Amino acid sequence: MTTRFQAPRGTQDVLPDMQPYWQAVNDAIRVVTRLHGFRRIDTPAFEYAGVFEKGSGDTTDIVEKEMYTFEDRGGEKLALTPEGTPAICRAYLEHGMASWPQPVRLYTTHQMFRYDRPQKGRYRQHTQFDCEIFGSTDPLVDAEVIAVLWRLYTMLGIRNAGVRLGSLDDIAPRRAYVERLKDYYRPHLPKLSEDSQRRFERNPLRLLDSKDERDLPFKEAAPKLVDNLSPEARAHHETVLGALEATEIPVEIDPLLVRGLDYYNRTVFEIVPTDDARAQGTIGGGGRYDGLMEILGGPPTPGMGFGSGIERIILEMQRSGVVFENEAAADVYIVHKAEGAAAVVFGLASRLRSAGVAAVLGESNKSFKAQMRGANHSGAKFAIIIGDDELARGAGTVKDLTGEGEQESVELGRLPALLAAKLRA
RNA sequence: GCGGGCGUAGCGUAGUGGUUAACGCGUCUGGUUGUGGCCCAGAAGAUCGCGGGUUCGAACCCCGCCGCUCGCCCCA
Repeated sequence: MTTRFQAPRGTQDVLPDMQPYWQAVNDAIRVVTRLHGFRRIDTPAFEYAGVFEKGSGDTTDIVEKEMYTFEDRGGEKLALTPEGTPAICRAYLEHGMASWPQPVRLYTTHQMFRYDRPQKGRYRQHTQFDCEIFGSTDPLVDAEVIAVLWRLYTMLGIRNAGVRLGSLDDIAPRRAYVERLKDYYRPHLPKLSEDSQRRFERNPLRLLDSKDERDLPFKEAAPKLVDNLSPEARAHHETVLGALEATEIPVEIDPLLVRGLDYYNRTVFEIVPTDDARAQGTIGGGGRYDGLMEILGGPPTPGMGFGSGIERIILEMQRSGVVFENEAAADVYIVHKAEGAAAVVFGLASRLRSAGVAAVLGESNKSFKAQMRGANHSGAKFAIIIGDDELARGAGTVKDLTGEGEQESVELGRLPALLAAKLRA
């Protein structure tokens, strides 16, 4: 016997009972993005691998160990999208959006693929809601992007979350800072944890993020990025903070906030649960990436955006106690058992649907009782019963399933209009 | 990629070396002639994640693999 197939590791099916959550998220995304003047863009499920190797940075974990890359039959090196921002930037350049009215506000929801070790809230295929604003260096744009995400979460009933805000300075002053940081750490290198020794080479900013006890003493005295911001970046940071503080959004400065992607400068942020310390807690995060377009071969074009995992949004909704009633499968369930009724009931069902009534047919090889059970399970408000008697009269028996089950006989031709009216009531 | 926990019908669980693996929910079918929800009865559904080993005998012990999960790395 063959082994039964399972969904591939790190992937999951979204079953009907979960769909109301997805529906709610997608609906809210449409509303929120409209309120902020964003327009939708969709990019392909895969891109030339170079888009991410260059865009995300070829020493990032995403590119080094998580990308699904493959060669197609023509020998092109492609990658399933691991991250939305570089793909959207590629589209911006490819379609000459620099000649659109600036700034350009775009959003999307997109499948992301990363070869990670799965955990709750971390999957190899997940869906991300992305917003990007191109063409503006205004710090209010940074604040707005954060506000979009916050508004979405609030609309969806997510409670107990907060914004963590940081700044990574501009690229050049940050490089200078990183050198100073490395100078500070270099003599202590052998005493650091293995992870931090790797960080020293790959991503020194992460040294300040270590939870390892061996690293803690050195963190204390290390030079902090926030204390060394360039005047321009500091002013920018303070304007963003001030703007957010003018709203109800709870903001907390996180001087150690580091994001794993190379392209960020100045503003970075995350929105995290405030009542749950789980490792995969970040619901959404992003930042400013003024240098990314140039990395991808375009003209200097500032950008600011975020990604937020819809699977994680839904987990937070559930933790916040958001529940949905299961929606009825139909308005009307047609119970039928009569010689020669097939064409009549099929035609009736069609006319009901044309009248906007969701209709499901019972199976004629089942008993009335079995079909009535089906009607009950469907959640339909009415059953239409068609047996030999009704067929002879050219009528259907309408049974109200919401109350005691009162029945009335109605001429076939009048059924669609009558039921449409009853359902509207 | 590294370390810990777990894996019994669709779901939730019981059973921890010895006859036909149990219970609840769910599903299906009945409870007289054409009728739901409650109740009652019956049925279907599990090679006890997969493979190997120990043993007279394994769901129960050992090993490997797969999957889930928690933590690390990192991220949404």
